[in-house]
Amino acid sequence: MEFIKNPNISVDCVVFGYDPKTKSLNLLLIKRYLESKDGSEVLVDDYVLTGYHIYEHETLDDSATRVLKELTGLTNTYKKQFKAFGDPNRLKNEKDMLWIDNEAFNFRTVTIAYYFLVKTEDVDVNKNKYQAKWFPITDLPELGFDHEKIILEAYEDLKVKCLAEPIIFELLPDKFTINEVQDVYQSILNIEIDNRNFRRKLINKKYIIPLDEKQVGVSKKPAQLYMFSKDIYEKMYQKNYLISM
Amino acid sequence: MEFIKNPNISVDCVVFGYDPKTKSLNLLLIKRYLESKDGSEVLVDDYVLTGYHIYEHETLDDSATRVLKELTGLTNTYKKQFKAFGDPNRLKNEKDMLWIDNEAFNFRTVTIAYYFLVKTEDVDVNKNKYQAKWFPITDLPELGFDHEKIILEAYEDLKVKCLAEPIIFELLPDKFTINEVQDVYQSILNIEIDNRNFRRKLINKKYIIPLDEKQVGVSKKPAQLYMFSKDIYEKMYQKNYLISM
DNA sequence: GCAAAAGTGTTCTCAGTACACCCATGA
DNA sequence: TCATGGGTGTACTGAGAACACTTTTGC
Repeated sequence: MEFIKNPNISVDCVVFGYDPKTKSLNLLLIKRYLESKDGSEVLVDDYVLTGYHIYEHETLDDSATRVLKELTGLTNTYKKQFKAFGDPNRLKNEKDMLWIDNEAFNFRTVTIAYYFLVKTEDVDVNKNKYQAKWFPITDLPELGFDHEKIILEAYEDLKVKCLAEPIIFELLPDKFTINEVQDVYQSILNIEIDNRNFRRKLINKKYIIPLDEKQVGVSKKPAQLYMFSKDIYEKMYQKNYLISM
Repeated sequence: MEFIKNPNISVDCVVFGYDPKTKSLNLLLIKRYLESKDGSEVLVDDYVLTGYHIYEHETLDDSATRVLKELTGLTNTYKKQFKAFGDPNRLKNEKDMLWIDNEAFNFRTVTIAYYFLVKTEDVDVNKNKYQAKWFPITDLPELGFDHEKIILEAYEDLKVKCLAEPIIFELLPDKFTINEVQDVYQSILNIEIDNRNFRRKLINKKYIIPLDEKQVGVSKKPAQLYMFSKDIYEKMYQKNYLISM
């Protein structure tokens, strides 16, 4: 198999994770750092999404999967292609030009952007060569290329999507409490939810299954643990045609 | 301005129209026809979406707009970029190879697919050089490339989108009756809707404005005409956070 | 016993749904 | 006067939203 890069087309991956401790929706970003040749000056020092050019033999989905695996080691994660970005000037601000010059990928590049939902606990940020780091979506660092725009659009899509489909469980451990689920919704949507109503609603879903287990190691009343059954969700799923425009 | 084509990247346009007379959701497709050199054999005879390679100075949106204008003359239409298609083998079945050979665009091509909603009455199919023709979505002709797949995904996206946003009015004349709106929903979603409930719901929307006009030239009770006010919709629009997963 | 978070019930309101007949018009 | 499609009203049901206190546990 030849690995021929296509210089015009890349994938970029917006990796969402959720930290139950800080109750924060986070993004996994990699550092971009460049000094001048004589080492006297820092030319570029910011963060970007992970991404790479596609190979000629790969589908777009495979490219995105490869890029995510390269960064995190993960393969079976929720993945969504949400938009292509192709402004001819998208990589043309000063720092980006310096960086591209350095990296020698000097073509107009259209990028197919994906977002991923991963369980934070599954990613060991110290174990990779990219100096990857989690950042709260509410407190992002300086971003290179057009990646801030890409992130914001991914986030908007995620907000809509998580209201319509039970993808939120992709961000949580397999066993979770009701209140943890509520916290994720609140973090993503930046809203407050009534706990009593939320509990009732969630517990009544057939695909939310109570386990014979409670939290351990907490210094308070340990909460009931639940799991999400994708099987049951898919079996009972039926399209509804409620016009809510 | 130089018009340099990018050989790796194209846009394809799924053009939806609605015919109130046949109550049919239609697609605008262009003919693909190729004979062998000696004229003894028809090598390719099917239909495809309109599309073209992007120019190096254009944004993706501009490319799609250009392609639609080229085909229909229209510029101010509803447009949505809904997905990129990039399977390395997407243009590699027998007929497509013959065609591509003929047309000399012989590279792997990723296409950024858009769909458009147009008012059928605004398009004069006879007035263009592409032998464009409307086809009911329920009765499509043989399609080239991977365009059937693209069409089906556009259609799925449209079905979801038209439930959440009032884009359906893009398919109707500026003045319409309630029953026409109901017919469009029924055609797109392939469902039956109760007329009384639908009327009440629609008439109660503030952005549906009754006009001092009735249908003319109909051989029955002429119906009340309404218009859609995008302004009012946008002013009153507020996100709701109903979790309906 | 106290701090901290888990867990629990009721009432109201509104939107969706089911359902069948009369009306206005042009021919 | 008749054929055609336009237009109307009511009762039921279920889901969402508002709202505050008790319980369980570890320390």
